[in-house]
Amino acid sequence: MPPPPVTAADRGREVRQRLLRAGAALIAERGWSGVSTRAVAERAQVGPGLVHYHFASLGALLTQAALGTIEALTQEMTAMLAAAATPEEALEGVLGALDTYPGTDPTSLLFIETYLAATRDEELMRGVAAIISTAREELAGRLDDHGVPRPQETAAVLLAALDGLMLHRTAVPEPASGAVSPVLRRLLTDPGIDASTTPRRANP
Amino acid sequence: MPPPPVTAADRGREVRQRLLRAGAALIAERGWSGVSTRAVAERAQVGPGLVHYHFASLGALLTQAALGTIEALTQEMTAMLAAAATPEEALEGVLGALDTYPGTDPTSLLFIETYLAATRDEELMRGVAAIISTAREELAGRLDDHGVPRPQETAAVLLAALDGLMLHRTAVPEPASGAVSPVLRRLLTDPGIDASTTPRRANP
DNA sequence: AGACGGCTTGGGCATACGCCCAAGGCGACT
DNA sequence: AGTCGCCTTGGGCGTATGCCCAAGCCGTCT
Repeated sequence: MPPPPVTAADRGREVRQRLLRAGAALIAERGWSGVSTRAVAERAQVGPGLVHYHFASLGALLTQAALGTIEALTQEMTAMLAAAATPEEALEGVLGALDTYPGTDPTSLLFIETYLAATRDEELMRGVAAIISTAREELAGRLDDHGVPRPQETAAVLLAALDGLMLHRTAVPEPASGAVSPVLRRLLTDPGIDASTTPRRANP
Repeated sequence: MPPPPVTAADRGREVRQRLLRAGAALIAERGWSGVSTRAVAERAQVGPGLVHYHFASLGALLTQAALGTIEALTQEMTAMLAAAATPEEALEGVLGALDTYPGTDPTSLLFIETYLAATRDEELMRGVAAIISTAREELAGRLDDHGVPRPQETAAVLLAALDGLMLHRTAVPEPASGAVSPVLRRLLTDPGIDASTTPRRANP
């Protein structure tokens, strides 16, 4: 067999990945604007000058690190939705995740930091919008399969509640831990009296 | 009548208020860690050294500015809830606010920036937790008047959805603007089949 | 009128930052 | 074996920051 040739470019790519992981971890720990080039290099165990060899700027590194992390997680969620045998099972997965989400884990903080940073960075904004829109479309499709009315708006509210709960759990403890999913599940039941505005589904 | 004596201490308090307002505005514009002492002083139209005369540190100024703004707004909300003639009217006000919330206004960004900064500042965390807990209790009380089941959890979800929608609207446009309140209103209707966990209200 | 005290100013110090650069290392091709 | 090219290093420059401080201003009280 051919011995695996570890070229310099290979090692370079590996170092590049270490830098991205270090950047993502530091965004969660210290906040987007609390990350410095030297801190990233130190955590990745490389020299301080390497950051600007692999990336045009610190902002470019953070953008790639954050978008990569967010995209991987949303794809994980949509894959879970697609793998579920029934729509009900898929939705149970989403609602169950809401109960177990700690809110103070690094991933949640990375999400929120990135949302906020995107407010002041147009390129980052486009990346975030694309990822979230895709996830929302996927979820809305599943909700429609389930027969939930207004799937688009319901998906938006569900995802917003997810991120909002992340945000709140960083500061305020839940009144009763693990008890929000029964509340949100009510969003998915058809009350049959939803005639306040123009309905998308015909009511026979 | 006695002429209003404008003492030096009065002018000092007025400047102090200007500094707090400038700090709050800059938190929303540039982010919590993007605010500098010189920027605050410039916006408040005072000398650069005045910040550390009125406040022990820049962090102390930002903490007071953010908590003051948040507390004023939540008190405004609870006052609106208390002033409503009927519980239904109060809830309509909350839900209507959801539809009109732009999400990109300075106040929304200030909220989210403060949540996030509180993650890394214990004193700020205590202040935020106290304010949000009070608002949630108030809202839960109104929900209970309305007969909504699980008022505590529902209030938590409503407030989380509010903040989450703020967060999302900064990045992703709503699929159909002004259409989330019918979805959330479904949270407040009793489906009557909520027997998945132990209910707080007896079901006769 | 003179002294006092709180308010305000602008500059200065030490530090940390982003980005750049000359020099070295090390494996892959001719 | 020699040359080349990519990767890596540590230091340096200019800038901005938080906090401090000596000096000045201006009403108030004795």
